[in-house]
Amino acid sequence: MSANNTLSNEIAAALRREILTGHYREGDRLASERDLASRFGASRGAVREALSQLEQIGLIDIQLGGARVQPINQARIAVLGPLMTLDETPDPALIAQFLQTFGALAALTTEQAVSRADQAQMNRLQGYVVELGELIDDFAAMQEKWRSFFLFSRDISDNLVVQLIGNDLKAQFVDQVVNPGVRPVIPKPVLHKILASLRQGLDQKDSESVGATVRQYFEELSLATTQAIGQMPALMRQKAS
Amino acid sequence: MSANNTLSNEIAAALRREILTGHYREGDRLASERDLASRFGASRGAVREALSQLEQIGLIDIQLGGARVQPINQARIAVLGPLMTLDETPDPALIAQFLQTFGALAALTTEQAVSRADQAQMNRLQGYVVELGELIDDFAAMQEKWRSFFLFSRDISDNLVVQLIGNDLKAQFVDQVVNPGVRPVIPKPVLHKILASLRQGLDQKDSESVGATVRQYFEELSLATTQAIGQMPALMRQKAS
DNA sequence: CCGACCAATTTGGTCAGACCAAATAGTTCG
DNA sequence: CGAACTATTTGGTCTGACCAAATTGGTCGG
Repeated sequence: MSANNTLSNEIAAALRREILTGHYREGDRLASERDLASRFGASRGAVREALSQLEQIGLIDIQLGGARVQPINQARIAVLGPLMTLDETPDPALIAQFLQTFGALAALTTEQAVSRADQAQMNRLQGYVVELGELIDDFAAMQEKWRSFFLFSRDISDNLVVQLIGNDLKAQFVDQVVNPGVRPVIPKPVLHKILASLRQGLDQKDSESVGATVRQYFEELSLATTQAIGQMPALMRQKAS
Repeated sequence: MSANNTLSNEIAAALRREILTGHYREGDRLASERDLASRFGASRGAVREALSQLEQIGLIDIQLGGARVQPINQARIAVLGPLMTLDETPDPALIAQFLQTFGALAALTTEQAVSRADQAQMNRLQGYVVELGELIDDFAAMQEKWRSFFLFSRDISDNLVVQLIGNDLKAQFVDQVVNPGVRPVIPKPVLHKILASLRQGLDQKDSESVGATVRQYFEELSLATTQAIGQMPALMRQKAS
């Protein structure tokens, strides 16, 4: 699961899991640092570093007198990864929300990219879309091409805020739930339509249209992924790192 | 600035500032924990906790042999707050990006809310918009009403991912850059148009239209805020907490 | 039985000094 | 000049201690 195998990270992971699986209720006090230390057979320092991590992601609130558990919906993005890896199968609803959110940000990015792009950049964006059309039968290659498309858009749009959020989401989603077993299938007619719309939007340098199309793509991707997860036997994921 | 006045937090803030203001270059090694400890007149434990914070927000990468500074665009959202409070006046471009991003997420939220809302919830959403129309002369009251509108949308949409990102953004933006001196002014005709569009979208339960309108609102807000900051004398912000 | 007041205990924040394994830097040797 | 080997540095952890603030427990007066 988590790569880094320091003791404090393991303690953090253990406590995080306990909190996320509902072993505590909102406002409950965690055991004191000294108690946790003896429980985990660790020093107080290690426990402190673990608790500090949990506080940073908004799961607990450390104060003099004790650390209190915070409601999950008040936490930070960083809980999403652990939250999704709690069960063997990721929660389809959560994945859908994830993709929709990612889509909204990707749409913003491409929209701004189209607005700001010069001719050369526009040509390259259009080139990606053409290539996407040629790869429509190769899932993996298409994923990679989409990725390039969005990365290039990100570079053009030069929106640090979105980029940072993207980093966070990537750390939570891509790096955690990478699931080689899931193959979302978007119906080809839909895909063709999306690509056509994208092409047209780019031709006219219509940023709003491009943004809307990207949103639509992620909406379809979200649907397809949810389906793919639903139809998937529960044998998947497992990664030695 | 930062509220919490523990030593380790102060050390973290100091180092964070140094990194964000470019005292180091990407890949540079930070001083060792022991050196930092003596430099800050603190114990290694305190320094470790500070470094742990910086690592969590992706500013540094701690490894055996030393902590290396990461490129800012690979960091996490949590650097935005510190990044924006570096100078006396927040960077208008960054604020604009922030509002646009926030808008994209708010639009997604309202879009999903309208899709999922039952009749009673739709009525309440419409009620908010009506009230907004009546408050069009009162900036503060309108802000508060918008806020209620989006919070309610968030509750309806029940999208945890967006909520968590919102928490992060709020922690970075609202809580850090709250700037009572900035009064973005959106031209009233534009506001009326937006509200009318919103009203119509809600009447027809047209989620896409509502989303587009919300995006437009934040686009205007972004513009207005950038202008407001530009025309503002550099005497502002300062909060005792 | 209740509420206000006070002492004992607990708790987080910090410090100092120590040990280990792994990584780095220095040195020597072919 | 490059490879192999030591010496040093570095992060991770532990133990045990101190402090100020918060919590707890008990006491006492009403």
